[in-house]
Amino acid sequence: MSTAERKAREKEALKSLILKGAKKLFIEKGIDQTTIRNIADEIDYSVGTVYVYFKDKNAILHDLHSIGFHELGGYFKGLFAILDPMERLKEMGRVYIKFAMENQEMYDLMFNLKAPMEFLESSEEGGWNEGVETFGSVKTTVEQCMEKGHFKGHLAEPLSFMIWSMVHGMCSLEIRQRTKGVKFSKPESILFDGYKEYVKMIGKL
Amino acid sequence: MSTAERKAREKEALKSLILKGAKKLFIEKGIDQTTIRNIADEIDYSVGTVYVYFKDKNAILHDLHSIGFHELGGYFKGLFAILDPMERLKEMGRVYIKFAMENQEMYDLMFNLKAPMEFLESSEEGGWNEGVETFGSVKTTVEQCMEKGHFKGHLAEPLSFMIWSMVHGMCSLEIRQRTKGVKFSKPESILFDGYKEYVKMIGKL
DNA sequence: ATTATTTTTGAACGTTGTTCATTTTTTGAA
DNA sequence: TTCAAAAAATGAACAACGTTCAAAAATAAT
Repeated sequence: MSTAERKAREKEALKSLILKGAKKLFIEKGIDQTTIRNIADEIDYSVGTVYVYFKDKNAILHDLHSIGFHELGGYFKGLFAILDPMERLKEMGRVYIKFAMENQEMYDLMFNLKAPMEFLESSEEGGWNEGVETFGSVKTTVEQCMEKGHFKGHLAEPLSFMIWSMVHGMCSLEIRQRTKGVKFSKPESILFDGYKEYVKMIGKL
Repeated sequence: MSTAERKAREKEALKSLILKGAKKLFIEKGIDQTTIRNIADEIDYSVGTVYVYFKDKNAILHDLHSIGFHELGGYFKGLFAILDPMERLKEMGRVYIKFAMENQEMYDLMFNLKAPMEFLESSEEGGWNEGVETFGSVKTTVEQCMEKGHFKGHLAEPLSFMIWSMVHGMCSLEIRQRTKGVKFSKPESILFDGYKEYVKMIGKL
């Protein structure tokens, strides 16, 4: 291997190390309680070094948001082995909620925080590919449901958006503490009870 | 009137002035681009004065979040003049979305930002009364729908939560720029098209 | 008029994201 | 091995933030 190649690999390795440290701290103490100095300390490098590898904090948040989508992809893997699109749509909701609950800070980064979108605006990347792809898998499944005779009278794209909204809405309210506020009869299982309603709902459409 | 009474009134007036200035700046340039110094400048007082009237920034954000709920109440006023609960539920969704789109920063404060909930935790207030009350009006309407024979097989509370989640989800995705990312066929009307699906959906339940 | 109380002030503190001249390390030809 | 050039890492310094508090100014009470 050439020296240049090795250097390039080392650069990538350090970039990954920074992201790994950042993710660890994000999960441990929350995203807005984590500073660049914290991240630098965590991996035994100086603040300056972090800025050699990332333009600014938004760049770190964006890269981590992409990693989040990759992890969501892991949860979604196997979903298309379910051939019945209706069953797949139900399972997709369950898995989405599971991901959100098991990765709350990452979910927040992916779907709530402004930083990753601000990064996109200030860069020449095409667009929000991660979001496009994820929404695409919902939309495809909805279209297959319609081909099988479900969702009569509905339009695939806006309906897919509403299904996404419904599941995202409950995860978002939970993560942003709005469910704790509203005193539910069974607060400990409101997400699961909500999911059961979701299953009934799409079954009726 | 006594001097004490007048002073108490003046204190309230200045508190309102601070909130008014804060709200203006929030709407003009966004919540996280607004600093305490900005607010103080806006109303021609010093930073120190702001801290005499508010414990910290969270306290301002919480009070403004309460004002937001009062404004949402204005949008909701008249909703219970619609006697048919099904029609009322549909209209409730429309009005909720209208409020969210016309008051994006306030909506963000009410349902997305952590600050108002953090303030609640660090104070001895009972709970999130604003949220409880708003959710209550959805739940009441859903229960009335069920009394009229709709939503068979559903549970009122989790179903209400899902309906709230659905409408909140779309507003939240829009406000947090996640709809711009996903390239919809008709991006300019995705919220309205989504609302039409919402109407169809609850009509089928 | 004088004193006591209340209200307002803004300099100062610790922390944040960010920059960049300087130092340290690594490289490859002599 | 030696050493100048290139690359990588550093951390002091900056501006701006939320927050505090001793001092000053304004008002009320005697």
